[in-house]
Amino acid sequence: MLRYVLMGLLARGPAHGYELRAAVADMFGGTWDLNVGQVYTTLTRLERGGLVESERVAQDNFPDRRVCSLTDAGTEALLDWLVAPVDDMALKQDLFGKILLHCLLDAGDPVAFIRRQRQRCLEQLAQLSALEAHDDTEPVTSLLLEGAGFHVEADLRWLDRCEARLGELKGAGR
Amino acid sequence: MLRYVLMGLLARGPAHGYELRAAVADMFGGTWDLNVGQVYTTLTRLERGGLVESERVAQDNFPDRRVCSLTDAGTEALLDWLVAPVDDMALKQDLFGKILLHCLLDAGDPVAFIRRQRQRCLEQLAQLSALEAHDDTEPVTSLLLEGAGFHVEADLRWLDRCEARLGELKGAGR
DNA sequence: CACCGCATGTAACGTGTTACATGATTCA
DNA sequence: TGAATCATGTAACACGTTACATGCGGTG
Repeated sequence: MLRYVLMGLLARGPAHGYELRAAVADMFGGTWDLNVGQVYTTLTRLERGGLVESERVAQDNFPDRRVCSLTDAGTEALLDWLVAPVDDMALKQDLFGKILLHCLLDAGDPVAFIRRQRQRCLEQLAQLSALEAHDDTEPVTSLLLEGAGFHVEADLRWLDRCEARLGELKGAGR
Repeated sequence: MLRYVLMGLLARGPAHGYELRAAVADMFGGTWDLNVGQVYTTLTRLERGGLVESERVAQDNFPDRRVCSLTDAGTEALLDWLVAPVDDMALKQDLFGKILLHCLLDAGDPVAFIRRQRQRCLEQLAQLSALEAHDDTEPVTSLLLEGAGFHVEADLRWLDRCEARLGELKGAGR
């Protein structure tokens, strides 16, 4: 994923790692806590694969920059990725796994877990609203936050279903 | 994630890799296409970490089995994981990234992408219904499928918003 | 005979992620 | 003086994922 985000940002023009990190933070409204080191590792790997090339640029009073740009192969790979619809229902999410195991194991207290998780979801919604309320939130970013909100709401509705279902199962003698 | 699923299954009693693979497939209603090899690699890694221990058991007419069981440390790690609410709004999903880049870049055709993706989502919903209709679907699994459905529906609603928003942005002179 | 099911595993690679090291400048 | 910003990078590990190798037994 990060590969493509970086390639996408480079498609707007050459940039160096430090700059890209800021661009990513910006694009994701600060919700992606990205370690700078990871940008460099990813960039290096992309360069190794011939998707990105770089050039050192000296500066006065500041360290050299390594300015990266997309190669033709990189552009092609990016467009291929962009065009292809996402085909992954994300069934391997932690939340799913946790609930399933809670049900299968009867270890711990499933209902208590659901309550805690619901609480967390509400906090997440509040967090998202707070982020959206910032003045400097670009329209694209607010779109993202909205999408995240939809997912959290889906989780909330699902948690309700889970709790109801647990009741049914227990009621049915199990 | 797989670590914990395997540990969870082992919490029900000792088992060997091949068996665990089937149990995972069962638990996820066949939606997790898990390579057997991965089970063994994960199991090995768990053993290295002292969370799982194994014992070879000979069989007539069949290869030896390596029967694994959870250690005390493993049980503890599992419970810790199970109890903790999930705190990850999954903003790094491919779908989000793709839409954001489509908007930022004006490369390709965002609207066409949205249409394709919507189509794919509808297919996914159909797939989920089909799985849910199976006779041998356990209640827990159908719960999972329902959850996945909620997420896909959230995606669909979000795609609508994205398309509308794109219209607004273009209309406003961009 | 060919294939499937049973059952194990390893080598290899891709990606995420962090902790750490370096060194200059600017500002309080 | 100490901290923050600018800017680079590496070593190391965890995890996902696949392709491949092995070998027996039963079924068509």
